[in-house]
Amino acid sequence: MVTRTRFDDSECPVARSVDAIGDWWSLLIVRDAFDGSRRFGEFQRSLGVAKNILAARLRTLVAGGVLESVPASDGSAYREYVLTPKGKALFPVIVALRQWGEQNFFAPGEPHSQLVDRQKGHRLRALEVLSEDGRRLNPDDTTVHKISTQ
Amino acid sequence: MVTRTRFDDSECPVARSVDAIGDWWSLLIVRDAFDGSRRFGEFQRSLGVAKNILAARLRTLVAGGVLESVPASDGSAYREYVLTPKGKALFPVIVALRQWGEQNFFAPGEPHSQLVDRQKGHRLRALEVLSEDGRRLNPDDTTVHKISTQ
DNA sequence: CTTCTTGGTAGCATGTTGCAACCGTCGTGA
DNA sequence: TCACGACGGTTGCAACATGCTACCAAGAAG
Repeated sequence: MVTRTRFDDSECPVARSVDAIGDWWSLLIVRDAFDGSRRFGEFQRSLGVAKNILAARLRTLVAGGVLESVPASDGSAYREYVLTPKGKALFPVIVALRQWGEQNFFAPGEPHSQLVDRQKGHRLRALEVLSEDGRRLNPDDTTVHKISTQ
Repeated sequence: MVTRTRFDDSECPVARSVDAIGDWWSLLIVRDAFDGSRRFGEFQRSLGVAKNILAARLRTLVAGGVLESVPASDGSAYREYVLTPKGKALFPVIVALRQWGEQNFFAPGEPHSQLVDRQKGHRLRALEVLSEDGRRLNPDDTTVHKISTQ
């Protein structure tokens, strides 16, 4: 984990997000949560991560309000980890990473898992960064105002 | 750093992306690159990261094709690190993280750096995940097909 | 020529990760 | 109701990665 107090640039929302998620394992946990995983064992089998690491990450994610620990939905006495609204708001982040991976790390036609529209079974549209009035923006079309009072 | 060979679920584009970026420092380096940083010293001052770590991350990012090491644009003999097209394609990822951070980790009115449309100076529109036919999709409206031949 | 800046590397203390072993609770079949 | 396996962890330890400081070589400035 990145040492937390090193971020003196913490007025940057990207840095705070990165800090809140914690590490890459946590992001893959969130991905699996979007994918339907709920139980400790499900995450563990899916990720192959050591149990102590997984336990620590789940604690961090719960403490950070990304996941919530709730009684199991199947009536058993075990607990489940589900996304909070804040966690669900990470959806565009996961989708963006997925699309970047698809476009850059797979040969044409190479099989990979795919996120589809449940209703029609189609692929998703590529994410677009838009201006307030709807123009499509490239990185060069934007600039960062260092500090702003919202 | 997450042990690389642990990803037996590497058919997932999210996992490959995560693996390619390497760690959180690398993502903040990329953020700074979008923000205009080009020189070793610029990244170092901005991030406050140890120089050996920064040097290692820059090597990794160059090796991964996210950054490119080019002769300095100001005519000096030093090198600069600039985003490749693949690196620029991370733009939606950074924007998504930024928007998530803005919405979840700042009190209303709390000052923070802000990404704006260079032409008009306006804030950006929130990213939306859309279906192929343009419907707005929430996490629950999508599902993952485990393997697909594109 | 000297001094500062840039862009690193080397060594070492510390923190984090991964692995394996262990353990209490829960569920379930007999 | 009892045994046995699955679930959901915790603990201890070895290995590795990180961060800090010191150091250094080459380039720029004067």
